[in-house]
Amino acid sequence: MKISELSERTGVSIASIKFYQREELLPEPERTSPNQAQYDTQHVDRLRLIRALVDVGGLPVATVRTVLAAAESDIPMDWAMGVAQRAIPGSVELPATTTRGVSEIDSITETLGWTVSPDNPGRGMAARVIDSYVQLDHEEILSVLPEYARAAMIVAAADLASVGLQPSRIRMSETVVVGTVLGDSLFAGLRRMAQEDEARRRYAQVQS
Amino acid sequence: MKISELSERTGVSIASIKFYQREELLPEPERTSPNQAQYDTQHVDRLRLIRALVDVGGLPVATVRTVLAAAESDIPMDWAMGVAQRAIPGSVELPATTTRGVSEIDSITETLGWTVSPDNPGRGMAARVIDSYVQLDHEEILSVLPEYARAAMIVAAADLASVGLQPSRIRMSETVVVGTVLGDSLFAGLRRMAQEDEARRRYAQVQS
DNA sequence: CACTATAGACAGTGCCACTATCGATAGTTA
DNA sequence: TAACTATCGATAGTGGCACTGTCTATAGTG
Repeated sequence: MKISELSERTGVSIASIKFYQREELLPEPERTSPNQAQYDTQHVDRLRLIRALVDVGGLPVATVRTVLAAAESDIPMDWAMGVAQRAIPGSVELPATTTRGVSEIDSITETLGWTVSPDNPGRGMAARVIDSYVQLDHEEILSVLPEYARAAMIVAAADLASVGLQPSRIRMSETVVVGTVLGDSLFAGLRRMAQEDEARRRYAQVQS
Repeated sequence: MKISELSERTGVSIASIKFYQREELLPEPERTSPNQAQYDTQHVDRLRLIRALVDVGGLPVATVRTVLAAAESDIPMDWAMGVAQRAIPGSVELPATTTRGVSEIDSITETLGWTVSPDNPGRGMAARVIDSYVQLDHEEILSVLPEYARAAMIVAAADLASVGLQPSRIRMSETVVVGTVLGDSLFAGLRRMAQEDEARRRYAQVQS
């Protein structure tokens, strides 16, 4: 198919498709002559993936490139999760010194018997959040940590189970990438709904 | 205190403080003369809160303004959660037509017996994510939805409990706002750690 | 009375994600 | 085969965002 058809099918403007090509997010199309090229369903799928990561996941284009590269590489499954995670944002490294956040996170990790490598991006992310809370004088966060961790285990188990359902390595990688990025948004949405329900139960005035 | 001291204490540049004033994120300082003003600890706290929402929560400045306004308003507790949520990002409204995502979300809501208003921002957020998954031909997402929802209930219960611990209405509002924004990041971090642990258990090769 | 700090106004910067324009072809239709 | 539309690649421009720098007119300080 020609670029105009690719654009129509995906809803991405021709100018943006060209932009993604320059940024190397799209594989090269097949050239039939110096100024003609043929696109196929692989490009359609890729464009949809890009838009999902950008629009729903909120990733910057540069990160999408890294993530897509990780999804394509042929790595053993027990690494795939880490590779995808490390390609993704928020991968702030932890502060040089051991902060309150780091020690709180490490302590709960130990309590739960998790094995987590020191450079797991989530460790820095969570530690940073706790440091912020403490700075804001909202230490009550510490009381909810165990419940958050328990919920995280449930979600993680479901995540890995759905990866295990995939029929091919490529699908597995894609599932890891998509699941990591979109899963955050999905959970955030469900959390907001559950909050509303829980608030109704607690402050049980009848809503009009 | 003078602006230079405020800047030093918070690590926010004087130029940025002035910028936040223009954007009405900071309350007016007390004027002692046409070109002198006094700041106090309220400004220090507010600046820290702004930086947490911007740096850790990733909110744009315009959203921070809305969120802070919501945190200051004096609303009944059973609304506070919704008000904070609606002030916050990702509050994409749902597509005009009822999509697959909307019906999947509504169906699980019903199964769990949640009471969720139709304009809950999480509903649109979650529905959009599911639509993306389906478009990407990753329908396996549907199999993890119930587990995600179960985890969301745990987190929401913890969230509301920590709000209930607060001694004043103002603290409660702030807890809702901070908890909603930072909680997403905190959970995302814990999820990544739990994923690593779960991956190790499943693909149990010994890591070096 | 120097000298530094401050307030307020406003222009400028750097990054990002596109978007527009251009010249040189290539395909398509009358 | 001439006219017309589409495409390619390169490059420049746009708009939004979050600051950052500069300027003038004061105000406090040793």
